Amino acid sequence: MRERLFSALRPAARRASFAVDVVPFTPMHDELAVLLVRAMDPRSRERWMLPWDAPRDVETLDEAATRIARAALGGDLAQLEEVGTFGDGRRHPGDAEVSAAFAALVPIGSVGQPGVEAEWHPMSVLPPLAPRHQAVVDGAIASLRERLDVAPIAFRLLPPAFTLTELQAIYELLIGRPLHKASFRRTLHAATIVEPLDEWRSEGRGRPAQLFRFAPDARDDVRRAVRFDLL
Amino acid sequence: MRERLFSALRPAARRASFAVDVVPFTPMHDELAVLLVRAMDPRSRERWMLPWDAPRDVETLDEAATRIARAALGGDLAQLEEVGTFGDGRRHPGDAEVSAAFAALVPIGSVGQPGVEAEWHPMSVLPPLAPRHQAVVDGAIASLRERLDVAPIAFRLLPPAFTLTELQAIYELLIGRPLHKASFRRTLHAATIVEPLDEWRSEGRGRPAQLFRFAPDARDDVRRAVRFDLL
DNA sequence: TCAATAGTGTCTGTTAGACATTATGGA
DNA sequence: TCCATAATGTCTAACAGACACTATTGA
Repeated sequence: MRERLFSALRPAARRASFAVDVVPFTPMHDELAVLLVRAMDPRSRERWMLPWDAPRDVETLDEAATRIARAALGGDLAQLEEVGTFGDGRRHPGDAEVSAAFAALVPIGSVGQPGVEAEWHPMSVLPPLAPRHQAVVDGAIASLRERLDVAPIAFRLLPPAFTLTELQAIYELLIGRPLHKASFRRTLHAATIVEPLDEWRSEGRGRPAQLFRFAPDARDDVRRAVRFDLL
Repeated sequence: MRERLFSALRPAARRASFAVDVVPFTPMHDELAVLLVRAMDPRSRERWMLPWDAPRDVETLDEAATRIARAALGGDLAQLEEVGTFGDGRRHPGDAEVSAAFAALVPIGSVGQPGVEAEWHPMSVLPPLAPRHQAVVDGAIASLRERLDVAPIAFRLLPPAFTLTELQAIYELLIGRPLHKASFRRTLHAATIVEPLDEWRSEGRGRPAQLFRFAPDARDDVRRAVRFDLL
């Protein structure tokens, strides 16, 4: 009897229609922009969607996301961040039941010619998307904000050499509020995650800014205090 | 030509074998325990796996995870937390190409009779699992630790009424290091996320402890400072 | 010389962590 | 009365944020 009960509960993997959705982000005009590709509309109205595809056989999810990002970006390199899984019944452009979502972080300025039929859209004026893709974009932003302090998100949106003012601008853009300059730099140096280069950049008037590179030091055990940031 | 290029890139959702894996957690003997179900082994050796199944038609991922958790827990209620997607080629007990993983948080002491062929295993002596399931367990723990300050993880591992000593023990168990009592309580009260009840509990000798409940106040905008906790 | 931006020194209020002390029950 | 646990007050060092100041370039 126990055997029968168990075999009634025995699970089996079902084949579900599955897609990998990629959200390519890059800073543009003091806000984030998302790369969208043109979707074919039966009535030939203009429609947009996130780059996506199904993983091929013997391809891991990361590999699939890398391939999809590369195709949409026209070969540009991007760092991937896992965002999550979406299978809540909302409509997907390819009617996938389940999506695995990845954010692709593209360094500012590195944007060349996007892939075929792809264009960057600033977050503030995103065209209408399929409900699933809208949820993926929202989830991706939220995920980046949440992990900003434990993953090098901001650094992936900058070229290898950057000024501290640029770095601060990226943080402000992601956090959505201005940061205190002196305090930002103090904290940054205390954490020893940037290294000054012997190089300066002059941008119009004003004192030239020193360039830095991301160089996280072997963590000096940062016993972070317990925080409560719930609801 | 442009049209042909685009249609060559046109994506299509593939049907991939897909599973929802659930990691039920509960505190037990000062560490976390995971609920595993007995797997059938051809040679009838003892094998264990996480509760899992494929989502049914017109069932969202959350609904599927809820159903799977309930079946394994024997009806006990549990709060779900999304963990992530796993599709890295590692072997899954049902050979699913892709897993969506959920943690199920079961309040301490609320554990009744688990479902058919299910048993709680302390994290320190987990039996061997399929590689995919081992990765899911590791990922689930890491995800809980990471989100401890932004999601009410610790509170979901406690009954509705608890003492502050119990709450601290849960945090210590998840963080993996002892916390300072006075400081813990100060921070807790400052964040106004617990509310004292007019109820006390005496446990052996010593002064009885006041009971509290989780009651997050309308956030008093906690402008958290920028932190760098990378690598 | 002025304007603009980079970068820093000082002060202050907040708070995490250490320590000590009081409070309140059971054995 | 002693002991164990709860709960809190005080001190200090660390640090975030405000402010003002210096530094260095182009116009």
